[in-house]
Amino acid sequence: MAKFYITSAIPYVNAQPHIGHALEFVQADAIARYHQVLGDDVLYLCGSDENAMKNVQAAEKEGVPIQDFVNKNTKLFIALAERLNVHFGVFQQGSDAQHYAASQKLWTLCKANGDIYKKEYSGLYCVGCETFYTRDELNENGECFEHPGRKLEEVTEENYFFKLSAYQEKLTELIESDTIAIVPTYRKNEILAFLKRGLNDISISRSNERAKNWGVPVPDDSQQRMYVWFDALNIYQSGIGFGVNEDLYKKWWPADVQVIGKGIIRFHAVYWPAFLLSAKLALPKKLFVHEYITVNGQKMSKTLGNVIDPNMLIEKYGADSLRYFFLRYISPFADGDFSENTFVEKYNADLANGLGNLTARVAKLCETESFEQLGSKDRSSIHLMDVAQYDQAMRDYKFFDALNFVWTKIASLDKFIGEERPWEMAKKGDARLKSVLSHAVDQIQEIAVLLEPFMPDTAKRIEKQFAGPKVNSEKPLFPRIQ
RNA sequence: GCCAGGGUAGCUCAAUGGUGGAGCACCACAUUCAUAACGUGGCGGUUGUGGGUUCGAGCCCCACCCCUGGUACCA
Repeated sequence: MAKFYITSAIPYVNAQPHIGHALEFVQADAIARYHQVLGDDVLYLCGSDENAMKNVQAAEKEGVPIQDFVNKNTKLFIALAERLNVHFGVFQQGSDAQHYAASQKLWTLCKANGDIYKKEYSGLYCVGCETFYTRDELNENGECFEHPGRKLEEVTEENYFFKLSAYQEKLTELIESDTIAIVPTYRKNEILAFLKRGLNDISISRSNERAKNWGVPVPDDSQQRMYVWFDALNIYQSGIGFGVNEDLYKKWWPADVQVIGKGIIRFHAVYWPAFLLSAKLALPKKLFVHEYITVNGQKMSKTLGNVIDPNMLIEKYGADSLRYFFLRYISPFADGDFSENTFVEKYNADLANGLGNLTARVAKLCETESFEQLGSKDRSSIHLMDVAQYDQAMRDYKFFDALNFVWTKIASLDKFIGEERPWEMAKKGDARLKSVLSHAVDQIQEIAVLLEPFMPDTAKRIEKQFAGPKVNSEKPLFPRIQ
């Protein structure tokens, strides 16, 4: 049994999860569940980046201790995943002791390799925000947007730096050769172009003062804390026991695929493998970069007030419906739009009229005719199906193609029933009735297995209903929405 | 500005240089086992704009317009 270790990005928990987080969770979960169906030993890890200054600032605003603040928000992310039927094998918080130990180990290894050194860093510091800004993050007057009218100070601080520049060639080679595969190709090209322009060393620490004593302490220097990306990326390792439980770590690392949004590709495709190379650790095999979701054609933003709470959608329409819409109609390879109108339209067309109606249709026919299915299919029968197209789609993360394949099966079964007219066979006592129903039940069982990665609850319900020998009619899976 | 991806039916997307397709929505017909569901047919496009190459361009070349992302020591 092959192991399969998948991660999704570590969100900042300075605010509630939105629909974009839900999308990424669902994509990663579908991949994880697909590998489960294939029989792999699967682990899906997610975690929370809790050491960022944004968390500290948000906590101060609410007047809550930082740890309480991140704990509260982290729970919201975990709760959302649960409601989405997304199964995290591990959820690693960035503020816990295991993560601290693991990150200090990573630091020590990089330092031993000679890649960490001290250097003076000076930048524009906003006293109001208590953070550094670069020129292009400021308004036309060179002031930050939060505190217009207040001049920024040129502050100099001694920090630790990582020799990212030393890894330019090696990274180019690894990415070009797909040793670290980046999907899709245009993202790979983007990173190669970035590498070509040359790498500078990066700051990986800040003073306790500036960090407000929050974050992972730098080993052997009580005055500095790690700067977020260095430790945040390491959540992928700390959650599986790096530096703490070596057997567990050896079992899972390296990641087979890391799922991220396009906005953080550089950290994952350049910084992260560089840290690992420095520490002489194995590299992730693949990076799957998805695009973003817009709402009614507009970018999500608090100012526009169009942030959609996925919890509301789940409550209203069910988790599997939302998972279905995300995976079939939001392409991972292009920005996709979410609107509740379209969602309801697809729900009715595909789930109520398609999948839901078909299962009700066949179940009722079986019930009325007291049909008994002999030799029920089990999960292993998926290997006997003609699903090459589906498999290829899943390997390419083309969830929409895989679902198209399933819905083609649904349509052809509907057509088959319409042509055979089993309800007439029953009246005439036609002996072919049994074989027609048997075929229909077989097909529905196959469809259920194919749906497991996408709609786990629904798949289970269908599998149970059609397990046989007797098949009974049940409540509609997806009641039509008027 | 520069780099990359995209612009095809009302919507979401397909189309090795060879008669521009599918699903949804809409309309009609047929049907009744099923959630007013299913099936059949129809409506629907100067492929962002203007040039060029070619026997032939959605696809290749040039120019321009629009959308998205990146342009780093920033989460």
